Amino acid sequence: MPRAYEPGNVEQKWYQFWLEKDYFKPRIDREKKPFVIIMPPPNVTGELHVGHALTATLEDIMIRWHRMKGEPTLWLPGVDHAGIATQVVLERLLAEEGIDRHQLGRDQFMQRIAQWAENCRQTIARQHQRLGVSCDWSRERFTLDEAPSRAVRTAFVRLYDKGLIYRGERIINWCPRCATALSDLETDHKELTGHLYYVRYHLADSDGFITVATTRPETILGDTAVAVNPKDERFKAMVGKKVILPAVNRAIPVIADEAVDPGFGTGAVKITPAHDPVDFEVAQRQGLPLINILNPDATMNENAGPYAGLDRFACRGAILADLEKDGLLVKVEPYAHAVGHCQRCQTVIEPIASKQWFINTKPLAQPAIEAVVDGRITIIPPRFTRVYLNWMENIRDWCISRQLWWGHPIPVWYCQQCGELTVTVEDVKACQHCGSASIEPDPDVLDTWFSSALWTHSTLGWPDETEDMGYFYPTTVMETGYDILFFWVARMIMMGLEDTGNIPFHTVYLHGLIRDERGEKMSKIRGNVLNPIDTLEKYGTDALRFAVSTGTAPGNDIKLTQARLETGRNFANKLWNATRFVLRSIGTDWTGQAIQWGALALEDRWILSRLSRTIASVTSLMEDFQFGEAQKQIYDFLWSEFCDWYIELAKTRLRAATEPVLTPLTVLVYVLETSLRLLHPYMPFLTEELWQNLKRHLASDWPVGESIMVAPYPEADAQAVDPEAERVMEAVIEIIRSIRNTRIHYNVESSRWVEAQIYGGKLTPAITPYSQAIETLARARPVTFIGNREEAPPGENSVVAVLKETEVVIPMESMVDLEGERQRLEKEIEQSQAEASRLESRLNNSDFLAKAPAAVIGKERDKLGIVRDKLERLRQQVAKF
RNA sequence: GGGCGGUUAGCUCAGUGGUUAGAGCGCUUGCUUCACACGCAAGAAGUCACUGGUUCAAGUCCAGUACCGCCCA
Repeated sequence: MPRAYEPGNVEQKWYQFWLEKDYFKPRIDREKKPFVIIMPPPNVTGELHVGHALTATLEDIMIRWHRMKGEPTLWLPGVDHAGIATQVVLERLLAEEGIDRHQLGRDQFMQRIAQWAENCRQTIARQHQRLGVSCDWSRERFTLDEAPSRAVRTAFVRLYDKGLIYRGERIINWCPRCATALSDLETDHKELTGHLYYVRYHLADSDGFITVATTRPETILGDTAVAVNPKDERFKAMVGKKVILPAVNRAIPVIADEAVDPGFGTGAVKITPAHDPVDFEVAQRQGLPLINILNPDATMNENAGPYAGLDRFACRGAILADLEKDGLLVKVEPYAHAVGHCQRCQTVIEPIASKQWFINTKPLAQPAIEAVVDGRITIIPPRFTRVYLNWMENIRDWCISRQLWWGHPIPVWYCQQCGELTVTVEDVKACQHCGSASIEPDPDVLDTWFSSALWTHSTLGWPDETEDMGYFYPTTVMETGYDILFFWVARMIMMGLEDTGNIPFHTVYLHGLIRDERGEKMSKIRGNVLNPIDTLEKYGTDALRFAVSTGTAPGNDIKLTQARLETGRNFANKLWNATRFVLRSIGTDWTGQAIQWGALALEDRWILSRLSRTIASVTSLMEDFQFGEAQKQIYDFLWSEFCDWYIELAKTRLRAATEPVLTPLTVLVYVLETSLRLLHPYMPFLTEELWQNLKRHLASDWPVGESIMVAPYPEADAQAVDPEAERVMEAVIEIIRSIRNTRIHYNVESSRWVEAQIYGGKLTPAITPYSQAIETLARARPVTFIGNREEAPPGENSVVAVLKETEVVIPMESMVDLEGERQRLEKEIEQSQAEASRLESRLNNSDFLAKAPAAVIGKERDKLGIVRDKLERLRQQVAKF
């Protein structure tokens, strides 16, 4: 084995091996409950980013863990056609060639985009494989594939038949660049500093005027009324009169409506029903006409009179100039307000009254609320439950039609003859109502999130009653970022319940967002995206997985720094070298042995005890979805206990002059092999490589399978827990550390041996066998043990380290810093005194004695005893100065 | 306007009422020790944002304040 772990050499080899062995595919077993994750499908807009790496890592951790536990485990991968996002990408590519999609034509464009999507799909799969994901590739789905498409149509037709999908004219968010309607969620609101323009409207048949305030003066052209609050005394006389619209000289009424805020502007507002959601509602109530003044590309249309053809912002300038000229612009104030932007292209959106398809969401939301309230679905971390419920309870109808080419066509045909709609799953040639063949298909496609909402069941074969659907649905965990809780998770719950009558998943696990070193969200626009493939090639896949998941808490954002990646790489290398050490120690002629539980060295019992505790803790953390903490505990155990102490102690046994009675090899191999299995879900490549190396060196009857990924996950052995061994080892470690500490404190040369007398108290018999280890690890010789402190009082020129239950005396002829030593002891006395006082006051507190559990009281008493004893010994020591 | 989160070592963060609050990185010092310098050893470093409360016991629970960030409208 090379001196350092070289991930590049092993990763692809093992991924191919796993694929060939077909480990990723679940075996359906009716007797067992499956563990199922449907992967959030990445968009076919390009390549994976580190956010996907986080998703892939967390899901792979869960999947590998449950697979090792012997559960039939399905992880279903897929990709999303991402309607607008992908079309935007393609249009940009075309723009570089100097053409637009209309010049190319719908068929040609669809061919180009389909080719692009196919390439992306392959890239994404390849990149996922580099990340080590153990998903079932044979079940991979694409949203536009035949089966998911049929699910989309079926769901649409069912909702239409139930009256939950309707077509109507409403105010929608229009992106002029994408030339499509958007849902509210696809509109980002940004606070912008604009202006509030006060414009004077003259009365039609008398002298006065009324002044209104607006941020969008170009919409004056679409005004059909001026409104005031009915309670507003200032305008009582105006209601019912007519005013003349500037610029177009149209007469419009002054009306009264509750929706008007008397505190805004002058208290009188212009009503533009075709271009403002509130005004639209006012118009509905008051029976006002709608006048649309915009073309789809946000130039002014024929209703704009003299301004027709101008861009919306040019028009704004032109109107302001004309108003100014006519003396109708009263004043201009700076004004901050939220302006909607297209989430995909950042163009300022226009609210426009438009005929679109909508889902009536309230009836779907109710069961989705109940499923979470009654606990059938759990959201982790729990704080997002309220966020979810708040959104669900205030849900608004969902605009699902998009004026795009790339997506699922809306399965509706309009009859030219009878005017009726035909809404069916299968394509039709004739109207279902009158039989006429002159029917036109709806030109639009569905919102991508409509198909995503079906993803948990459409991927499993719904609407057919497939074997997969029957066995794997409802799925177990939906793992994704909290940023798409509404977009996706909430809608999946609604549609899952609606289509199947059952929840789509039991648990929602929401992870945080990955941010860069400065804490900023990664985005292409900022140019701070980290390419996961470059990263894994530099540090190794397991290091990348470690970096995004270790020590993180659910729902919290993660700052991905170089330091984190290095820590992961270093840990992989540490484990690599620990294994190298074990293998070298095994040699070639060692035959595996089972652990002789009755005849173990104390440090063997200690490490086995610590291993068992670690397994128990890790398992309980994982059951609680705390993977970041679980991985940290495995890291700490392997590095700080196994490598730092057990291996170092094992060396002293292996190198002892006389053949040791008990070889540490059995325990070394056992702990290492078990730990590798414990770690495998987190760092699959490294653990497989090391495990296979280990396997090659072990006797052929060693009970191992052909791969670590199908080996059983470790289970904690309560019998192995050994508090006495832990207590003694703790004392040994403390002794070694205190000698090392003293050496450095007195600048002892590293090659020089120091003498150490150890007062072990009650622990003396247990500690005595460690003299060899203490010699080697602390470079102390000779090491002598004293059972009774009075036996050999330390001389004048010696340092005494007073430890928890023991003491170490080091004679130091060269010691000069007596005063420093005295101060150190006094500081320690002070600390111990404070601790003793705390404990005493607690133990003198009758409330504590009455109310705390007996075990806690006992523990506190023991502590006080130990501290008092230590204090006494410290005082004796300081008295010598 | 409504809601959520954060505030813990120089930096980035864990910490799920019960030792004297931890890790990684950084810093200081010393080590080419036969698994590992991607390493070993030792060390310095904290008013757990602030105020009050609950509790035998609070970084942890409750209420409020300040600042930072996010979501929704």
